[in-house]
Amino acid sequence: MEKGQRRQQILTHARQVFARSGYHAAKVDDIVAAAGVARGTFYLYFEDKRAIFEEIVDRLLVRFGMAISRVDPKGDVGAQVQDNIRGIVRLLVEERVTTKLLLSDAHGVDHAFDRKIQLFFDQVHSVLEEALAEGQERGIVGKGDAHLQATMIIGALKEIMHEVVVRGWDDDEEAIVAGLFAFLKRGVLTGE
Amino acid sequence: MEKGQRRQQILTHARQVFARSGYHAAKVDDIVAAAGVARGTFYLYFEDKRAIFEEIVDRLLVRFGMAISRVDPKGDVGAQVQDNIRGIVRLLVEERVTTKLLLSDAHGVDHAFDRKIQLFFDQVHSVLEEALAEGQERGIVGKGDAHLQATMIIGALKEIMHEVVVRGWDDDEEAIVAGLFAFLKRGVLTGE
DNA sequence: CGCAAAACTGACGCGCGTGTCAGGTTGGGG
DNA sequence: CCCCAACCTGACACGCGCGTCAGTTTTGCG
Repeated sequence: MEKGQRRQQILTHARQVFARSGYHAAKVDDIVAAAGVARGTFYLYFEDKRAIFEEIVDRLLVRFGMAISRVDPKGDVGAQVQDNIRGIVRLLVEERVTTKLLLSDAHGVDHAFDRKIQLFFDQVHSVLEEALAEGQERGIVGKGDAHLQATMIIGALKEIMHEVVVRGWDDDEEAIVAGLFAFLKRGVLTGE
Repeated sequence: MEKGQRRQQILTHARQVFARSGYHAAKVDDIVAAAGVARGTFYLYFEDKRAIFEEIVDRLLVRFGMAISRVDPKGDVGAQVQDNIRGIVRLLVEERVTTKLLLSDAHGVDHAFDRKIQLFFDQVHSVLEEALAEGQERGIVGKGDAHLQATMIIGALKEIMHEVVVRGWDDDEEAIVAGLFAFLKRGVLTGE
């Protein structure tokens, strides 16, 4: 078997094992058993358990990063926001197994790892906050603490992702997009 | 020293150790060192590491459960919602260390433990969803998938809690309450 | 003060998962 | 067909953290 293939094979099975058992409960023995290789082979391709987990999560972070694009306030803001939401939800459904790892297991691996995840969401947060602040100046976004707004939006998104990943829920990608967008636009309670 | 006191002493220090290192990185040795008792003493009061962690989290779950009260649609809905939010934020600030455990470390302890946490949030979710559905019938709540709405609200709340707990942020309890409430009421984007 | 019960101690043994490495297998080029 | 290099194997030794328990100290009661 070719070298890259073997590596990929181990990665793929590791992903499933991690998703099933969680990071801590997953043993290297489980991964190699799933992949059908010997213990030693694993260590020919990866430093250790942590390294392979990190690689899996890193790849996903990059993809999520690419799914998010800045909103140009000169164009149709609503459509762009919706596109962003759609892109994220698409990726999430496509990569649900890995997304579960990101949302449920990536915490508590390591202090360094925690910081990395934190950093990623911080970046997303600041992009969003900036966009909101700019939107406020232009009157597109309601007044209020942009930082708090960004936090809540990210939280709502995370929670939906979590639900999609843990329950069934992929059935209606477009409904999720619409629901999220409606929430952004009008909140929940109707005017006084 | 009296029996209940010693137990409490170990609990308190365990809480801090867990909060500092996370569940998995925290060793029983760290807890006993922090509490200033011998290893054996720990096992006189608690079954094992998992048991003490569970007790800490359980207590908090009960308190959060009590902080949430059903909204009576006949009264002033806005005020009641605000009161609920305020109660949750208060508790969160008061118990920030333990809340961090709930939000960051409670995942990945155990399959059984995961289910417990999940169950708690499911209950909160269904109370909220019911309230939203009823609100929709009365025209107090905007139309839309109540389940999705509940998910997003809980997500927003969780994320704020997480921020409060990880960063500084306690400085302005009332601002958080106001921001959250505004988000519920009007969302973020202004009308078309 | 004396003594028993209750509380505490910490060295120890055990089990588990890790990472290694000496030896085996495979495959492709000569 | 043979040989060597690349690749794979899995038994093993090691370290870590856990839970125990025989022995020590403290408490409080007669």
